[in-house]
Amino acid sequence: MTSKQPIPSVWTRQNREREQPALSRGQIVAEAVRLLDAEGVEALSMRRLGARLNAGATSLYRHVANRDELIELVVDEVYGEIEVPEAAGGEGWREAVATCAHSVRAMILRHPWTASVLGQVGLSYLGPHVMRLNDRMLALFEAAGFPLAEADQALSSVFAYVIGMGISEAAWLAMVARSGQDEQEWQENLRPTAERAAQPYERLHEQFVSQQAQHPRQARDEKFHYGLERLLDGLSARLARVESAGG
Amino acid sequence: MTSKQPIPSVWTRQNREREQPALSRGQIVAEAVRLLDAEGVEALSMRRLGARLNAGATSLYRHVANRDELIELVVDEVYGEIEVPEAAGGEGWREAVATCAHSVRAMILRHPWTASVLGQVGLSYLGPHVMRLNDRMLALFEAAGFPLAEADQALSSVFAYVIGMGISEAAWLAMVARSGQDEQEWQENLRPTAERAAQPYERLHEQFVSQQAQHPRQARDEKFHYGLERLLDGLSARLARVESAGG
DNA sequence: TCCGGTCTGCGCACACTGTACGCACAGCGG
DNA sequence: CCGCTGTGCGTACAGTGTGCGCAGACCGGA
Repeated sequence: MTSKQPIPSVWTRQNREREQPALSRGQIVAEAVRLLDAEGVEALSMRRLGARLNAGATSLYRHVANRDELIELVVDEVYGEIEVPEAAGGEGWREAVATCAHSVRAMILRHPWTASVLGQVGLSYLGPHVMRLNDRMLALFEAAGFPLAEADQALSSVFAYVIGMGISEAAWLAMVARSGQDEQEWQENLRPTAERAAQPYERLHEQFVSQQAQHPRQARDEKFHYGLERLLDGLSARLARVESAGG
Repeated sequence: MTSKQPIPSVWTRQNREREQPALSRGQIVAEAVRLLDAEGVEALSMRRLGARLNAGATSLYRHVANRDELIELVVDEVYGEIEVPEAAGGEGWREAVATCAHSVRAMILRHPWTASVLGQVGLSYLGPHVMRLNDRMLALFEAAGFPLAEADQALSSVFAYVIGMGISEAAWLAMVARSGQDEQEWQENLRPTAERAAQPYERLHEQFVSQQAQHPRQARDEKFHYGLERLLDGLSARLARVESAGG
């Protein structure tokens, strides 16, 4: 009992130097990303995050308005990892866009929790990293020959595709991670259940079975690549039409 | 105090007939959807849901393993609202896929909370409604002339695009809803902030400004349509190549 | 008519969450 | 030396998911 309440005397008060160089917004966000990467989104609580920074939960609120704001910051932070090649005129645009798309996907797979969080954060596009990313992508499409307004639509289409695919992959990978197993092991364990569920549907069942032959990771890669190529084909065809019409 | 603890006597115990026809899984899921539609995802708690059903929170656990399972059920439920046209051979496939894509988007906009929830639910594709949807879409692509394995890739691409776009729209709409304003009012209120944030980026700023002229809803519709058409163009071109090669 | 068993709802309790509030202390300019 | 401002934290509160075990409802058989 006596140990519970600190004795209010100057002598009992230890003059604790802060060995951590104090708290800062950047530090908090960085540690949050590390926590999310390590333990997933359900493990991110203000108390746990505080503990990791040798701080109390409520201390964080000096640097971050609330949990939602922290999440916005964290999202913008990982958006900063995405690389966009410099805008190069001519035919280079397609490869550049593809590079960027793969970079976004790689980011999502590095931080699978983004998937569960992207839908919750409104206005993510106002973050500085997101704005920078959008601006550079816009430049890419403009340099390719798209008018500005259409460049915006093209950009959104590519991101929508990449994020949609990324979310589905990330949800799968999060589940694999929770199982503690290898991706392939997990798929094999799931096999009887999935096959039974697909039983009523002939085509679906056949597709399930034939897909088992492939390594799941390779299947994911190919699927992502396939759709991206189709979308780029469509954009490319459209560009040809716009340019021949415009002059 | 005495009113707090019930007196353990036969006489005090009221013989309450259940006017609600008891609890059932379907009822719980349906009410959860209604609650989510009305108050958003953060309002879904077991206690609130129970209260809406004239039941205690823990009663729900007789019919649903836990909250995560409830969410899986809810997601599959709304997937059931999506309509897929019957597979028709020939050129009809493109229109049919587009119809289905628009139907998915409409569902997401009807239930914007799906966006925040889709990333959290692994294995959503094992739900009966999802399986049915996938099977019918697979049929559509196969009838169009895609080999089964490629039909699966095509289907995933379209869904990825639609879901990615839908999530971004839903996040925006959820924010609008929280503001209690009209979509257009909200956009105008946001305008100074957004413009200031875009200031450092010339192209982005120009794009922001010129987009303000349009009604936001119309802009969203056009954006969705644009990307979908590009993707379908790409798939269509690919189909022509496959068919001319295969025979 | 009664009996036993199974199914369903619920009160309670526990550990945990986000966060408002206000105190205690550090570092500062005067 | 005094105050002021900025930072960390202890406490507290309302609310969360959910495990546990009791109580009553219902049902097939004697």
